Amino acid sequence: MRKGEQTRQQIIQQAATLFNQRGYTGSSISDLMLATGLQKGGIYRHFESKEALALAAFEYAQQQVAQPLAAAVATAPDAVQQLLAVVETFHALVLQPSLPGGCPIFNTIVDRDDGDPALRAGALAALQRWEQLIAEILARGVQQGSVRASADPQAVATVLISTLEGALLMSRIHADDRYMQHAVNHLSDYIRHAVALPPG
Amino acid sequence: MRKGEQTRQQIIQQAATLFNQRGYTGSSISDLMLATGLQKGGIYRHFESKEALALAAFEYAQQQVAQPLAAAVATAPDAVQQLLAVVETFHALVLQPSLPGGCPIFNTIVDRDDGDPALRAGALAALQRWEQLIAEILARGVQQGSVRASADPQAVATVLISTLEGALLMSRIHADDRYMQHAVNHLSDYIRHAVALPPG
Amino acid sequence: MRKGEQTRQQIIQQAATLFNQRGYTGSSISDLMLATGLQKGGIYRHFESKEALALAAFEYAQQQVAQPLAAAVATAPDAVQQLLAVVETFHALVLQPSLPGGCPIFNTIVDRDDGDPALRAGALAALQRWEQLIAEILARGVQQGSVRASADPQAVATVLISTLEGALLMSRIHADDRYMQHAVNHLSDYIRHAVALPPG
Amino acid sequence: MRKGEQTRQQIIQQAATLFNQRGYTGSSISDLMLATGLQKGGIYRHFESKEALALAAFEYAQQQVAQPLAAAVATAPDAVQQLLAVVETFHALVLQPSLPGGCPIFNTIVDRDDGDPALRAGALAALQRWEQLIAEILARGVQQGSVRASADPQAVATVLISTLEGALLMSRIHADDRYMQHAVNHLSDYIRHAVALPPG
DNA sequence: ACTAGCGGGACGTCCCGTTGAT
DNA sequence: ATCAACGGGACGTCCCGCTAGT
Repeated sequence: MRKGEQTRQQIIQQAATLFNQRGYTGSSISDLMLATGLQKGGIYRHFESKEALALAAFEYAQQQVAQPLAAAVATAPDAVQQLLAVVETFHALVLQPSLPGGCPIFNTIVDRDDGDPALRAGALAALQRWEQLIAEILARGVQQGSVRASADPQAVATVLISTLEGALLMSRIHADDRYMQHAVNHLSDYIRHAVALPPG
Repeated sequence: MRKGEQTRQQIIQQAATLFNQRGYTGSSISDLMLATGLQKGGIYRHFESKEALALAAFEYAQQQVAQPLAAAVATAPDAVQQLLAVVETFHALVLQPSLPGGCPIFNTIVDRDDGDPALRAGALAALQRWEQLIAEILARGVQQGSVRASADPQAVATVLISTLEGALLMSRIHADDRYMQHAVNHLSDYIRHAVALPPG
Repeated sequence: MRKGEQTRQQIIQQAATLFNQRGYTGSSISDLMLATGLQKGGIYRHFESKEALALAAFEYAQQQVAQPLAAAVATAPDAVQQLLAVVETFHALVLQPSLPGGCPIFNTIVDRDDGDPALRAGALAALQRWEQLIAEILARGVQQGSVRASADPQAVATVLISTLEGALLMSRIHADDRYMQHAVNHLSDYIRHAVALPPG
Repeated sequence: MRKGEQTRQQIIQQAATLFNQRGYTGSSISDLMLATGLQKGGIYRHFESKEALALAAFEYAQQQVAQPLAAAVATAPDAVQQLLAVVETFHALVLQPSLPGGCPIFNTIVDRDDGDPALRAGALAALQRWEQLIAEILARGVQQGSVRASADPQAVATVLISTLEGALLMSRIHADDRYMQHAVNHLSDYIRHAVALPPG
């Protein structure tokens, strides 16, 4: 890897953390200078604007969540296990975050001072990929006979994602993981009893 | 009511909307000057700082959600109906918001750039009041025999609140109420089958 | 004189001094409170606005100049003596001002932050009265044979007034009366040799 | 020329016009923001205070008068022509002002609200340079035999300057150039008959 | 990549002219 | 006539995102 490319990656990582913790408006280039040890000019050599940097940082941040999720899904043996894996992996990510500050997707959604449609679009796309992941699991599950045919993919995705994300925020403000645990328990029940096809 | 007090209230209302839509950092006093038609002097007479104003605005904003919820609960005949009323009233508030920009409590929680512990404390307190409301409903329900004694108040509160709030955000970014509807349906089922005591 | 009327006159006098020294914008009601020993409310009882007060103060101030001038003219035996009296009286007024701060008419003219057409109109009117005074002296002088018929009243008024006022400003910034003396000497010559009809 | 220096010059020019028309107190930074198209930060980068800006603006403004005067003097062949040039150039400057609002020197002198000794000192210095210019012309004229040895430089300077400035103010309030014309005519006579040495 | 410089615009303080209750 | 309160708008500081010279 070229020297410059390395620097670029370091900037992105620091920026991802910064933006995820303080938001776009709340993070200044000066903060990033401090975090990276670079000067302004050194940063602007790699990104033409703060917005471009934020976009790159978001892409990176979003992968920190999406990749473990996809990996876990790939490993699980069947659809129900895959759904459970999604829930548990998300919980694990929260407990040991590779990226402090919560879920970058929802953080970006709720970053209300927007002004940046590109970022919002990125967040929406990432969310949709997540919904799609769940929908595909369900489709395969129906095909394989492990998931009820009546399960509405959008409904299931909504329940899983919204409960996880809502609980993450509750745990964050309370600084108490129990809220996440309640969500995980609930969703496990939900998956097993309302999504999975009862055996026999 | 004194003239100044009236002005103060108008400022608070406009500020609540502004902050709820753009966040603390994303809202400037200039924006508020525009929204209220006042000049800086007219605003700073009533609030000693932007932070103090944000605090007052949050209190107001949070009541815009808490009050309808409490009112709906007061009206419902029994515990199960009360829980359902919480869910449906929240949905109704989202559909016809008295305060644009989503739920002020979660917006404030997630406003990561803050640096304002007072605001976060306020948000936490408001969230706890909501959790308490649900816990009290459950307690009464258990007493009256309409709610399972095994229902963990914290768990139920987590499921209700996190799902509603998560779905609200999903509906917002998608600009599509269906996500909220899925959440409402799910929670209705949940309340009726997992919280309510089966008759007989 | 009623008590209130007395107070009103005192306010006007203090205001005239203040405005003449610091200008309309440069004088605040607070300054006037200090000068009069009254409270704001006490002042506003007598004048509906700062502008109205300024108008009254200017009328008063302008009379402090116009009256001595008119009196001196009334006393002088003939036109030439009257013109000389105008010059000398003005000089005397500068040396022992009843109103500190220079000539209120020109001060008001040059108070460039205007905003107040009424004040400018008042200043213009006062100036025109002065020009008129000189024109009438000349007319009488021509009639009586002591003034050249060729003397253009507007030209003479311009020379007298502009030189006096210009020299007043020069003396003020230099804090040195000699500039006024030069003007007086020059105008005396001018009156005697260019305006007066040579004897015989 | 550096970018910032260019900006600085533009600010000075706009400020000179503004201050000359409305005075120091009557001109706000907001006005200047509008006139320059810059924001506060852009202005205050170049001047540490409104007062410092006013000083720079006055220096610029005063040169707009002094330079044409000096240039005209440099061109004229002898002392009498030089004095006439001073008078006529001043008149021309009034008719086609490069700087609206009248003579900056006298405007500043009479800006009574000042509170700024530096500005008054600048105005006094500019006035003294003008007096000096006239004194030097006279001295050369005496040497060359075109000017009466009896002509008192201070007296001549007083007559010329005070009449011109007084008439300028009269013309301004009347919005009528005739007052300036009378002054010019008078001063031409004065120069030719009272200052110049009669031929032979 | 460093550094100084640029212009934008936020926040906040102060005081002004004016009003109204007493 | 007093005095507190009101809303306006001035000035000034700070730091931000960005540029340009080296």
